Amino acid sequence: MATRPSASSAADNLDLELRRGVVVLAVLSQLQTEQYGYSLKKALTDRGLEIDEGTLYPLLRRLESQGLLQSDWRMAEARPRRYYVISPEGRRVYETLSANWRALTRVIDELVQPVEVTDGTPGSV
Amino acid sequence: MATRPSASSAADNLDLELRRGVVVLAVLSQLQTEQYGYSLKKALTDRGLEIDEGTLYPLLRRLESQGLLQSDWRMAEARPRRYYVISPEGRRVYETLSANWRALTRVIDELVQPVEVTDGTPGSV
DNA sequence: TACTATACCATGTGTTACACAGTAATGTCA
DNA sequence: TGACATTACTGTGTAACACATGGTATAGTA
Repeated sequence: MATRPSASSAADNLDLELRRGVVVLAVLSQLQTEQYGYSLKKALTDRGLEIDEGTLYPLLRRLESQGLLQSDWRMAEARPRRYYVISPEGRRVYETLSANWRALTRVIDELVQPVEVTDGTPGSV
Repeated sequence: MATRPSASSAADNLDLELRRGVVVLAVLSQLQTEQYGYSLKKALTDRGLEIDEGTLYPLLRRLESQGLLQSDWRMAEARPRRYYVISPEGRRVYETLSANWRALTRVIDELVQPVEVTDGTPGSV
């Protein structure tokens, strides 16, 4: 524990905060089609969104307890798996939430927009 | 307090979570030019980002204590105002953070993207 | 056969930021 | 004079996340 304690730690922290809440959106988007936790984790990782198991599993339970997801255990497969799928209510919330997300990104992109070129690197998105 | 306690409250809550961390980005973006808390609040509201004073003021203090902002009191004006401006360190963090933001939106937009056509509207991005 | 890695699920603890609800004081305008 | 806007602050509760840890069962390997 040495090496710039303030800079990276502050930035890291802010970065974490940035991802907060977004995971829910990602999960709901993926659970339009049935999936179990572990496979969902892999799917999200593949698409560029890392998520810890200790975050994902409680999240799934929570969303189910809020009525946004439905789950059932499948024992007949290679392993017992808990499959989740979005509920009708979840679909409604997802619509609202993704609309809010779009609105939010529009606002923030507007604010952050004026980026100056940092160096000579071409800004290839 | 009646009317669907679960549905709206869950969505509201998730919406709040969505905005989390984003406020920091907005604040840093606006404090490229000096500003005091109250005016910052108004500016953000004007641009579509509501922020409670009880959120903003502690946030400003926090960012200053992390070295991302600098502040000084102006007593010569109509009222005593605490002006904030981004610091060099803050600028660096802001660059990183906004890059992360762009990466995040890219990922999420990709996930959320496949929206079913609501009606007959052509899916123009 | 024994060993190990991977698949799969879960919980508990600490940290952190936010919303909300207050407190307080001074300036502006009717 | 009174009401409202301006400007700043703090404290309390809540909620979600990261991280660490525990656990079982299957697949693969030596």
